[in-house]
Amino acid sequence: MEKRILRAAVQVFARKSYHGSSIAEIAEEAGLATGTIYLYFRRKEDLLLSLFENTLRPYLHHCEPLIQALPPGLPQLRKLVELQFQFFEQDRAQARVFQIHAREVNPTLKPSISRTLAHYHQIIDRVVEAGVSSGKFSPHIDQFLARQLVFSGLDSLVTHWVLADRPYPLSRHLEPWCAMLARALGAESAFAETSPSQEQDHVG
Amino acid sequence: MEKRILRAAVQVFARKSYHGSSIAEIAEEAGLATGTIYLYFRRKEDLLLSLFENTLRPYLHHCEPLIQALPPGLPQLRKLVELQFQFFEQDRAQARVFQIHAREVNPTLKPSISRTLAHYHQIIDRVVEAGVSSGKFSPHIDQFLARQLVFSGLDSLVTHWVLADRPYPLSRHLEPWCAMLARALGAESAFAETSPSQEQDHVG
Amino acid sequence: MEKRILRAAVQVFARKSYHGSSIAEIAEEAGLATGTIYLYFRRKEDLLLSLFENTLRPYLHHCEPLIQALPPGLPQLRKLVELQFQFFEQDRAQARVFQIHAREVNPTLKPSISRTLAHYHQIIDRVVEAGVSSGKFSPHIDQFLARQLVFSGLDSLVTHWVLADRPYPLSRHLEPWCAMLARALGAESAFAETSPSQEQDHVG
Amino acid sequence: MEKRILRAAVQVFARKSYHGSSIAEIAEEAGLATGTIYLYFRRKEDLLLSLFENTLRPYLHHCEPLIQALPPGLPQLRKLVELQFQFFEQDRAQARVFQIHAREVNPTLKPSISRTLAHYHQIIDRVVEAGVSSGKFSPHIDQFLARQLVFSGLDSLVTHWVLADRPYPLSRHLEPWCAMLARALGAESAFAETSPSQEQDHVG
DNA sequence: CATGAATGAGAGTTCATTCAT
DNA sequence: GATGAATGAACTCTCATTCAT
Repeated sequence: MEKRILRAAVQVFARKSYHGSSIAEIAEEAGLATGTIYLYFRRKEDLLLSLFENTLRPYLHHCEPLIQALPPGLPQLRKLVELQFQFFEQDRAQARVFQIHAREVNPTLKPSISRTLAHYHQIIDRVVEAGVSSGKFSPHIDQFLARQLVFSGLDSLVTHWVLADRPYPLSRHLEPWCAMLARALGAESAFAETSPSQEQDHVG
Repeated sequence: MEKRILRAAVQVFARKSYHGSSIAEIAEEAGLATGTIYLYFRRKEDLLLSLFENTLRPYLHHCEPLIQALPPGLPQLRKLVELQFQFFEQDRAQARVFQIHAREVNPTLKPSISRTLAHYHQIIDRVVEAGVSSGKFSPHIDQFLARQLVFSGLDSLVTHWVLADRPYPLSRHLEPWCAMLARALGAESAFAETSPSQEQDHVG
Repeated sequence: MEKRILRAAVQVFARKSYHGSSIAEIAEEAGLATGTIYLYFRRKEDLLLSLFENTLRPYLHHCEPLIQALPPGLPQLRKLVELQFQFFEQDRAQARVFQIHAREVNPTLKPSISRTLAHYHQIIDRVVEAGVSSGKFSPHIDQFLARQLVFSGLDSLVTHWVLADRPYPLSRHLEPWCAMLARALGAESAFAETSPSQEQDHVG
Repeated sequence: MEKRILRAAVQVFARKSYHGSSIAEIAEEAGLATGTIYLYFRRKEDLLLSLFENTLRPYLHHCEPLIQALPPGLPQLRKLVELQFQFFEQDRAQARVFQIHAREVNPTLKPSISRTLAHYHQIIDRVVEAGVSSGKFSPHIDQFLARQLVFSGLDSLVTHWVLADRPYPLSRHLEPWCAMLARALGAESAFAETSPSQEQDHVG
């Protein structure tokens, strides 16, 4: 039931934004009565919060081992990007909510969201650390800056895709984007490593 | 008078978010009566729009020549980052509004905001293009991806700073961040070029 | 519930005029919360419109056959006047609203009111036409002028009664008024029919 | 100056109704500042009141002798109607205000309007009385009803004309309307007296 | 469990009116 | 006299939330 309500909420938020949506609309979308929403969620804000708890958090738990299973460096990085692209691509409405409308929310509930975010940061951090320890990435890179770069870059690509008039395959960006990130992180011969078909080695 | 109202709006928006603020609060912050706000701004939304028009746009016009005046490649890139850091650092409340609360806004007024954003994108594009033409950046980089990387990275650094409990000097990140960007863009010996004081050359 | 709200609206409009009344007052008169009004009426204007739709229109439908059932000429005319007197006399507050305050209303909703009015005009027209066809009224009278005379005369009598400090029986005017109208319409021997004493035997 | 303001008020009220107009609009129409209106009129309502005092009252004083100068009965009645048609026809915007928008006004200021109205009623009464005394009208007619008939009929004709999409000459109605009124008032051979071209005698 | 009518606080906005210039 | 910026009360309307059924 919670799932059903959250699915409805995602649809409505995606269409009309968080502040532009009313509980009544979400109830209607879910085929329920207004009051029923309140049997499962104490406040409107909780709908957003639960999206993070119920959707993003499981996704992150699902990601972690898949990434760790690969060799450090570019392979892990590529998996990270690939998984995120897949996750958002599978539900554009949900992606809209995460990328756009979850940000409308009162700062008071940011902490709850932050917890999930922190987990994501952790995953990125591990990829970076593993890359550095294994000598694949430069030892001089700043942990914090690397994380911001990886996270915000992905974030902005997804946001761009979500706002595009006509959806396009996010995966189109996978290889060149990973190559750029890898170079930023000081991966040796990042150009060589990536897509031979598209990019020639030219670094030297 | 408009300035006075906008300054008040920035303070209130920064504290309580756009949707969490009322015109009455903004008026009080400005030391005016509620109705007075409406002598200068037709709707609440116009307050946000005007921030973009009156603050961000002039800033962009101010930036452009300063950047263009420098040699292409890292110098231009560094100036771009430096100016943005300075711009936001000078008014943290305003930065909060731009980075957090301006995103709460009704999609109907996105177009107006987009225009300003497009200008910013253009500035980044020119820096990248000039770097590529002059051989400082790799000719294989994707224009669009490069722009997203530069833009979103800056964006996220500023957002992080804005949300930090205790402000810290953004400029602390200037050199290492530019180095990372430069490498991502395929700058030759990016490590060498950058800050000998902070980073040693080690790429090879 | 709608009835309850409309009854309250009539009372308040009658006391303080349409523009002088607030939704809050109407809600209080109805013993409801402000917001409840909006569950049944989308806008304040709709209260007035509904009065026409729900009160005047049914009344007209009720009138029509009663009038048509009588012989043409004075009997039909008298019935028309009598019914209208009765209709308004039964609720003076409602009469006030129809006669005085419904006219305060935004021209944009005039069309809706006009429809009801047009129906009333039609009823009058039929009485006049029937009177003419049957030879009871003069064939030379102008259809439009006759209608205006009948309608506006009734209207003004009701308005006068509604504004009077102390209500008096409208029916007092029934016979002499009908006699005047009949003469205006060229009814033969209208004088003979009416009031030497006040109302005596009258042809047949 | 008062005239100038009142002229502007008439234009604006006619366009947007009393409650739909703001003092600022009237000031703009008059080419004055908002505050200036208040040098000449204490409250918005006074604009409407003054229209009655400054326009309708002088008109009535002007009418009275012109009517009295004629022989009693139909000639006076015809003059009364003719003058009213002329008065309204000369300024349709003003007519709109008198016929439509002056009625939007708070009942509290009705008394002031009533005084002017009472004068008008008096003029009608004298025409009727003179007609009766001189034997032109029936001695059985009710003074009050006769006044209502004459007044409301004129009122409705003017209102109809004022609301018409395309103005037409009100004078078109002069003769047939007077004939109808005369018959209503019991004028002998009212049909014969009136417009031979349009109406034949047939009453007997 | 589910409903949905009812609530009522609170928002944005308008505008008659004032008054320092 | 004339101005028009400033005021602030008052209004309509929305909607998260409750609770009797």
